[in-house]
Amino acid sequence: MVSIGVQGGVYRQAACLQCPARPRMLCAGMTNELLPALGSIATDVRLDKGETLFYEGDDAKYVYNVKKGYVRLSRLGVDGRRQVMGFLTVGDYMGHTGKSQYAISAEALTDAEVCRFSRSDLESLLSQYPQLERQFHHMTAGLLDDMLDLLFTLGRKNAIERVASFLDNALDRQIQSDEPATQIWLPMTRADIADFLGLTLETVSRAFSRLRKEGIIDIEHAHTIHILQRARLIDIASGDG
Amino acid sequence: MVSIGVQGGVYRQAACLQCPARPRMLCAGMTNELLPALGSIATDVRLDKGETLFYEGDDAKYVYNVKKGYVRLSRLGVDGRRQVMGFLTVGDYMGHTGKSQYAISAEALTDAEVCRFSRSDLESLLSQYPQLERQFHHMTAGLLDDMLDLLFTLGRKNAIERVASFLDNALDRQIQSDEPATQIWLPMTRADIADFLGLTLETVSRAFSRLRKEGIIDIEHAHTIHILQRARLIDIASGDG
DNA sequence: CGCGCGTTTGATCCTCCTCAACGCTGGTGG
DNA sequence: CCACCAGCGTTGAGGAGGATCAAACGCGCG
Repeated sequence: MVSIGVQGGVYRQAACLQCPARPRMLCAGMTNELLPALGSIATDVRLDKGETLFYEGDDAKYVYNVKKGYVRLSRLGVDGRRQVMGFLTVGDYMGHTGKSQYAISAEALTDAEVCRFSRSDLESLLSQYPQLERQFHHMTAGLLDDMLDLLFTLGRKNAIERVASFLDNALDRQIQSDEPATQIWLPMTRADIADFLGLTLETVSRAFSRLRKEGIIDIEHAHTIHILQRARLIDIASGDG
Repeated sequence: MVSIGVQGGVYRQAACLQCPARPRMLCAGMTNELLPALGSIATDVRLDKGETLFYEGDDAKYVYNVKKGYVRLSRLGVDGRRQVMGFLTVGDYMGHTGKSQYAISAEALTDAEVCRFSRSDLESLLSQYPQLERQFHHMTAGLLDDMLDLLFTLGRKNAIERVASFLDNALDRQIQSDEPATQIWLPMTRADIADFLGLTLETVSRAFSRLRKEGIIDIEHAHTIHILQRARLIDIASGDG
């Protein structure tokens, strides 16, 4: 059963000390004093696959950190066109905006757990703990850097380069979290990837096939990819292919 | 004569109290106490048209606020492909990144004046004045929102929609600064616009011509555009055209 | 005046989109 | 337990939108 919106999910008081994602969260590096303060305003929310955490246009009351699973951020155009803004996983953060409504929607790609902070609660903490605003700001700046990369990809790369960039990026994040590996798991569909890269799902599928035929990747299942020749993948991604 | 790099330009101590751009700057809303502190670490830099303020890859030592004129932010790919990330003007802010090197280059489109803050100087102020980090963070979040709009445009709009979006946006910013108007001045070339919108200069030029033929805009000179039918422009920009 | 840069317009080409068919897989119900 | 079905992925054929190549024009400037 899938519940809809912020009303959905299972709630419980956050247990920060046991949080496996802490080193990469909003609460990263927080002192013994600040951590409980943060914990007291945090709520764990559990999401079923397919469940929407918030919709574009909703009042932006909360910010979130992903603790487990995958979340997709996207925006919908009037005629149904969709642009996926990112795929989030452990440690990633979302919901922040300069406006009072969310500019994007967030939906769980897999069963997921997120840590929810009310923005008004957070505000009051910010004035007490400048360090927190620091961390907050730092994460926002990191997001901005990521968006610049994506902007270049969407504006100036062709289909095969976009897909190669996507795979290389996915591998990077995999490596950062787990031990170095050549295998990536993609919880999203080809349509999701297409809407992320500004392509159609057919074009994405063809790009995967082409990379496979050229021996650069191996497609174990549609969602499990092995990178066989990372150097060539990077070359293609950067336009040297 | 055009000087190159951060070495270029004419320097002088910032005169914050007389700064015409203050309401929209990093120093917006700063108290009487904080403003002099900020002023003491600020330097005015004057730029000739075409002069580069910083290059992608340079150590990110400063952040900047534009006080006058126009600045173009862009990134260059290995084979010369260029993606323009934005066109900045009075009050806009740049140079901020989560990394230690700039992710983009900044070049003056017109003669310009910017207000320069050393990041290390800023850091020390931040710990004294949390309000400053606040404002800083707020501007970064605003940038992020803008990037999401651009991402949708690059990922999911066709040529005419992109150009219409661009013009509508330019008009919006014009209106926000001056009195409501229907005329926009575009200091950048068609190639700049193309590299911003992920198109070629020819396609941009054709889109302008088509909008003119349909009576939606009037092209006084290549860089002076009149918006004759804003409603239709917005419709086209959002895909209802 | 002539030159160079930026813009416009035209002709052709090619990448990616669209439409369509088919296969695979996992879930559901008979 | 198996048949069926829906959703997702792959592959193919054809077409459209934008890129590329090319030429001419206008304008500012030396």
